[in-house]
Amino acid sequence: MSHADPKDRLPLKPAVFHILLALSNGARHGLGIADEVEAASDGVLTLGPGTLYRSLDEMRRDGLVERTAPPEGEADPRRKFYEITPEGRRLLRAEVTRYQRVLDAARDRDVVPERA
Amino acid sequence: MSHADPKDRLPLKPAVFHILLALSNGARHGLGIADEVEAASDGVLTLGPGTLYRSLDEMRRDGLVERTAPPEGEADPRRKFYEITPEGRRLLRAEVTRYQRVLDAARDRDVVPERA
DNA sequence: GACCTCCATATTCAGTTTGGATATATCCAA
DNA sequence: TTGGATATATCCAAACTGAATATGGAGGTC
Repeated sequence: MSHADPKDRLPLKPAVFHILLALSNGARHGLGIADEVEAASDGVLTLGPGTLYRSLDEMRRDGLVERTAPPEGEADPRRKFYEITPEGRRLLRAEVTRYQRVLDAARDRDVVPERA
Repeated sequence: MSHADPKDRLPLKPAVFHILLALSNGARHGLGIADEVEAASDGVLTLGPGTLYRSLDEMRRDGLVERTAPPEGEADPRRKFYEITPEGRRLLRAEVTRYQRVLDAARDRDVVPERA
């Protein structure tokens, strides 16, 4: 068996977590991922190019993402597109679930005024 | 003015974030915080002593936590107790809110099967 | 076509952040 | 009183990250 339990691979590195989140919405190319991460966090999070391309390499080696063909109508041939794999989605789901539990506990302590 | 907008201080370092979360439930001493963080994450997150005491020092300097008296009936005089300050709670709330938005977006993409 | 600017990937390097090892002292139980 | 567990604290190497830099090609303008 090779990692039957996703929990053994948690916690995800913050960069990996946010890249997976961005890709969960559909395939994207490198810089498109960085833009998505920044937008999804209201500009609070940024992803430097070093972290970005290094993380993508690692994640590909680990089977979390795959290279995929550019979408229909894509003009720029330089862009390399990535999509999340079933394994990546499984891991992302585990991390989201875990994190949501932490935030739920915080809400129960009235850290935030109310539930969204 | 000294940091009117909490957003300027986001994102919190992961360690600081989780320490604030642990303290949002009430005052705790150093190792008690580490235990709380580990328990709240189902054993996924750990806090090494280096990160723990270094973070507490920084957070005290930044006004996020304060030393406080041991609770009634506390036997061990070695324990140093900390409580979250209003400023710390303000910052924690901002970070929780931001993070919840990210998770909400993930849920809308069916990353997780359903809402808790 | 020549030029210029912007975009995209990629690598390098230095700074930040972290965990583990180590140190010191004290508490508690046998 | 002896030993093991607990608690704070410091140090160091490893992990992780962002910014600077490099390279090359795309697309627009004249």
